[in-house]
Amino acid sequence: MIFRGRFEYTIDPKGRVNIPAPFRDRLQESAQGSFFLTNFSDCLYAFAADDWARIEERLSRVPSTDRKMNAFVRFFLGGVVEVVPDKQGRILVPPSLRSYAGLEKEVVILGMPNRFEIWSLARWQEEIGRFEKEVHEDPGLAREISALGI
Amino acid sequence: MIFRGRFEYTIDPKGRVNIPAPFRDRLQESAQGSFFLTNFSDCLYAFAADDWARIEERLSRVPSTDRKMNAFVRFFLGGVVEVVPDKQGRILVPPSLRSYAGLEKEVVILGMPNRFEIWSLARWQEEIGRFEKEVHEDPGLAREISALGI
DNA sequence: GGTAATTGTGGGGAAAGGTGGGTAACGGTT
DNA sequence: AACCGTTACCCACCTTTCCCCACAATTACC
Repeated sequence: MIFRGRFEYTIDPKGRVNIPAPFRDRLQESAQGSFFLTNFSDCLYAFAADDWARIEERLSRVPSTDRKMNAFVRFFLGGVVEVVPDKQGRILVPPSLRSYAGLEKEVVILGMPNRFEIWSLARWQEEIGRFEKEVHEDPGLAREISALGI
Repeated sequence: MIFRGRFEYTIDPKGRVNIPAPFRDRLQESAQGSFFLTNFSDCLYAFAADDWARIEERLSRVPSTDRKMNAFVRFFLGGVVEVVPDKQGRILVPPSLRSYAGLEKEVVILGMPNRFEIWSLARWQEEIGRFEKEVHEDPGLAREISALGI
């Protein structure tokens, strides 16, 4: 499932964040509005139930002898929670995820293919800043982008 | 049985640790809430009754002539205890397991496929630190992760 | 442009979850 | 048989989470 757009919200003292209405509508179609939230690359990844099921399937096939990949599973699966927006469309972000992603006040939610992401506003701005710098300095990156037909 | 999420607790002076409520619920479905706890890879592994039965089945097929594997069985099966959470949802971790996993105060419980794990907070942070370093330095690992469809 | 619906934010109260401690049963040892 | 340390079970408190309701702001629609 693909998600589109960028949304800014504030996380309240209780740790609740609003989920964009269009995303909620899309999630309603598949599961009963629930989705899965986990930690990755300095932000939170959110997956629709059936996309997450596919991922879990693959995670459970990782051999327990593969030390590095096991560490990844500990991190990724260990981070996950199933969440359901309340009647106002918010979810409660567990303390562990809140601190991982550095969510304190201003929050950005981004659509992505197969998922959406929850960022602290400050971190997301840094990330974008880095990208803009690189796209100017790295001709290879620019070529890769134009290869997408953009 | 798959377990999801990360939970932080404190182990009290009596050696009791809380078990995450969602895990307790899942364990209730199969056995009467009991599970099996043993020592492995610097932490404690916890298995639901039927998953553990499968493991014992395989352990009992290890030929007694296989010296190395026998050492493993001694270690793994020798460490195991069956535990049942009390009315408050805690278990008593036997001293031998407590010292093996270095559990003193702060404890992390992690969901994994087929089991959950009990870590000392400090050790788990080291483990995660190592992983994050490797994922940045090792492009092969990053590729393996993205191959999971993430 | 005015009205209605939707969306986002804040807060209160009830329920659940987690922590600490007391006391009685148990088991092993002298 | 008495003693000591450990375990099991119980109760009480505090914090967090869940589920409401209310209001402000924005958007959609006539």
